[in-house]
Amino acid sequence: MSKRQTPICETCESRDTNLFCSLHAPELESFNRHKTQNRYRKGQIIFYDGNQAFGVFCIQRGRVKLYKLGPQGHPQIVRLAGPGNLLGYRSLLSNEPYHATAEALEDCDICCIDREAFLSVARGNQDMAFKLLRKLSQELRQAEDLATSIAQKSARERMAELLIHLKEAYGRQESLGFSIDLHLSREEMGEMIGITQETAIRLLSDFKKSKFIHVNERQITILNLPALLHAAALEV
Amino acid sequence: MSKRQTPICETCESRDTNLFCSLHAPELESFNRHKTQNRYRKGQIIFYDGNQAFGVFCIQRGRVKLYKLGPQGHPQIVRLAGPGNLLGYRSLLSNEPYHATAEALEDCDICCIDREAFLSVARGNQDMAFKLLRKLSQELRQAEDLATSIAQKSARERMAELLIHLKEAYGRQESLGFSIDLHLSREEMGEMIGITQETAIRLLSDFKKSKFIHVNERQITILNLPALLHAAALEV
DNA sequence: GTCTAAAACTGATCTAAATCATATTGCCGC
DNA sequence: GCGGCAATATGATTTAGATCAGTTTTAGAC
Repeated sequence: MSKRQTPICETCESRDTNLFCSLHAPELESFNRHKTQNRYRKGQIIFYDGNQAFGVFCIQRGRVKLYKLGPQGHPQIVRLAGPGNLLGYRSLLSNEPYHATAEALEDCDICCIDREAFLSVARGNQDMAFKLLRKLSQELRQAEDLATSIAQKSARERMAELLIHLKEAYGRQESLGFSIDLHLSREEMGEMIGITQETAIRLLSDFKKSKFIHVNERQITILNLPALLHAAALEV
Repeated sequence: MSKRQTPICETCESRDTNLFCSLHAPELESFNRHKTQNRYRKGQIIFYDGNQAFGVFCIQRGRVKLYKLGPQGHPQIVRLAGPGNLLGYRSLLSNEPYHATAEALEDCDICCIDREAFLSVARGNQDMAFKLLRKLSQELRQAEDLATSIAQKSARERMAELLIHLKEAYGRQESLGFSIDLHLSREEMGEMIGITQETAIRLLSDFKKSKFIHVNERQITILNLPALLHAAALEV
């Protein structure tokens, strides 16, 4: 976590894609005055589950996993986040501690905007409040879908579904198919859908054998999307 | 679903406990002009998953379960709601169809406030927008906790956890212990935590045998809360 | 009251996936 | 280069909980 020169929000590349896109000069200026930017190396922790929330994090570069630990200390990944996404705003809004641990999946540049600066802008900007509401609503639906999926689908169905979700978020069209531009470990994939590392490995090599996907190390390419959709019980 | 005389929001008993408590006369007056009230019998559907959202529902009396159907048509209960709670506001905010089906667990009186009336009040009232944000944040945390629980805990642990949650929401202190003032079927309890009806029955009779709970029909009384907390892996 | 249907209960069997145990492979530091 | 460690891979075994099958109890309609 090393300090570097702090960039300004007005020219931040990620601004267009995030919730701050509708903010105006004075509000962005306030953020500039009340933020710090840090670089996090792969594997470093941005904040811990249970800690008091001191600010909202805005990801400029790199991707992050959010997870909470189960009763035996086994991680459950609840969300992935990347450039333009905000982290920790829920805890500020509901005045609770952080509800998950955020860890860098890659080297990241992340700004932290002070609690009060963020809240006062949110309070004064109806448009941003509505954007937050919409974002939260979507995340809630996704979380409920995940719970339903884990409760009702088989490990195989969930793995197929995960690959489809990863393709939707990080897929890049290629000659062979859609290559997934995020290199998770088999264990992390398991932690997203509630299966063990061994089962995740077996399912991936099974899909590979069936030519649904191509796997080279952690680089996964989807070759047969309809087959995966079918395996995920998303299409009949 | 039978019409009856429409009550006015200003004197609604449930108002103090819900998100509308900070609204003022003109806003409540707008709700009065743009709402209908209906009575739903036990088992009747208030709205269906996937349908276009036409308004927000405010529960005056009775309790409701919200569920979505899994790939084999098996229901997963994602939330319970009662007097003072709002239903369907998320879909209005995110401009999506209803994300779940709402069904009356008991006879209910429920008001439906028109889409536009609700949205225009929400847009003009910063305080209510913040209350909504806080509520959504909490629901999101709960949904993520449920997913983690289903992914990582055993059926027994989840059943114990469910009883504790029901006690927190609907428990009434009695001489014997805490009686749960909501009479779910074994099947519904299973649908909340992702287990079959048979497993739910076996676990309840197991807890009963261990004297953790007392069961009379659908009336459950918690006799030994520490033992349940321990069984839920919430306390060591 | 009887009749019927749904809910609750119990036992036997089956199976998906966890767990346990080992290789094998690839990668980073030196 | 080599050594060590983590990730990947694969096989054998176990088990929690689903599924299947049946009985008993309760609740509601008439």
